[in-house]
Order: sequence, then C-alpha cells, then structure tokens
Amino acid sequence: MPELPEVETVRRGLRPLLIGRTFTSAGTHPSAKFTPAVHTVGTTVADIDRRGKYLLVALDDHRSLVIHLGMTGQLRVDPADALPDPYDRAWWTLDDGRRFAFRDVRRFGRIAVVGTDLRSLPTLAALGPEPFDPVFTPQSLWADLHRSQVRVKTQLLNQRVVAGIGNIYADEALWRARVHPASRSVSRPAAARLHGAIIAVLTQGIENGGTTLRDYRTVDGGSGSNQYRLDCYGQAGEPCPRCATIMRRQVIDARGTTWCPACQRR
DNA sequence: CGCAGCGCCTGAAGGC
DNA sequence: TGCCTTCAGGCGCTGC
Repeated sequence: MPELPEVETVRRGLRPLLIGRTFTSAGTHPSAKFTPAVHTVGTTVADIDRRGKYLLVALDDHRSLVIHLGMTGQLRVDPADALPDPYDRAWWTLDDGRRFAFRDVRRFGRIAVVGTDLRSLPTLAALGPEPFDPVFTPQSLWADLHRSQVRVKTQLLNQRVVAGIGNIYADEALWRARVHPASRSVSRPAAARLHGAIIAVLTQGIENGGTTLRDYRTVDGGSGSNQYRLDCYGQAGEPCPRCATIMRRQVIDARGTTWCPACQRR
C-alpha cells in the first residue's frame, strides 16, 4: 500500500520524465474516480510535489492534477509502442510520444484536478502537517493525540495528526517508540519517542525506495527494498528484534496490527 | 464537529 | 481440479 515513502519515491522518479512534457490526449476508465484526468489535456507539467500520500502534478495553467494511489495504484511512463495494460485506469499521451499511465487493479485510487488553491479540495485541506515540517513537533503530536480518546494507531492513520502514515509505517513507528497501538492516551515522553520514530521510519522508507509487499512499484517498474528492513509489520509469530518475545497480531479498529506484547505495554 | 460504520474493489490464498 | 469464502485496507460518505 503506497504510503508517504512510496509516493515520495514515485514523485522523484516521475519528475525528470514528466516536467516540461505536455499532455496531448487522455483517456480513462468510466468511473468518476478517474474521469477528471481528461481535463488536463493541453497543459504542460510544471512541477511535481507531494502532500501526505497525495501526488500533486502542478500544471502550467496553475491548476494541479492530484493523484492518490489508493491500495494498488502504480504510475508508469511507457515508450510509444508499449501495449496498454488492462488495469490502466487513466492514461495520457505526452508530446514526446510516450504514454503516462495510472494502473490500479482495485480502483481504490482516485484523481482530481483543482485550481490554484489546493485547499479547495476538502481532503487536502483537512490534512495534518507533513512529518518533516518543523511545525510537527513532539509537543504538537502530544497535544493532538491528547485531544482525542481514539486509539493512538487509529489517530496516526487518520491523516489529521500527521500526514502520510499508513498501516505499515504506523506499526513500525509504534514498535520503534515502544507504544502500544491500542493506547487511548500517550504520555509526553511516549509522544516524544513516537515523533522521532515517525520521522525515522519514514526517512528510512524513502532511503530504501519504499516497501514493496505486493503491488507497489517504482516508476521504472522496480521494487523498493524497505520490506527487508521491517521490524514489526508482518512479523507476527516471529521474535521481536529488540527483546525476542514472540510478536502478536490482532485486528484493532478494523486494521491488522502487529506489536510486541513485551516492549509495547499499555 | 467528532467519530463509528459501511461500501468500494478484485486477486490471492485457504478450505473442502 | 475447481468452486466458494475470506482477506487485504485507504478513504469518501452517511448519519448519529
């Protein structure tokens, strides 16, 4: 599932391929999740940014093409003679003849085109701080978590306390900070550890080009390597890398969750 | 306004 | 071998 490190890796791969290119035609799957893509025809890509898990393709008319990869989304730039994939949900012809494609088997992804003000898209307006932004501090994390009784892991996933975390990096950060995922309150020292752990696991994820468990691919079709560096996610039944206690898995607020019952106490 | 619950999707994997 | 069921889960929407 593409989270911040995966989207950031895609962003970095896409920039040299798309910046300066003009969309000369576009087509989509009939779902309204993808049809807005056609409104970019005739524009030129000025830059590619990211906000949380959203890819922001800045266009030369000051609008932005916003792409969320959902669960199974992939972005590719193919040669002119490449065969289209049956799971391509949106595709653009570029002025150099190549083809830009958004492949998304489960169709959990979506596309929007917005004007100058990105906040006009409610989902972007509601997003919490970027984890690498200086406004995201141990104090702000504690204060935001403290405001709600919702379980800490669920708050990390809701994109309002901080943007960009999904199930993999939530489990990793909580493990690293030694915080129980189902906790409904977190001490100041625990929030400080969690703040550092969030930044650390996301930084490591970016450095490793993302986590490829199944669908996630880089722009060139390659895999990331962070799946070989996971301490917690998917490690249920294995010994904890820190204390050797067998790691446990349980569904918490409808999300599969793995933690160490010894290191991560309530 | 906060939040719980539901629906969207389909391939993979497991059971019989 | 083949059919059926279950599972994975981010997010938009609805309604309390």
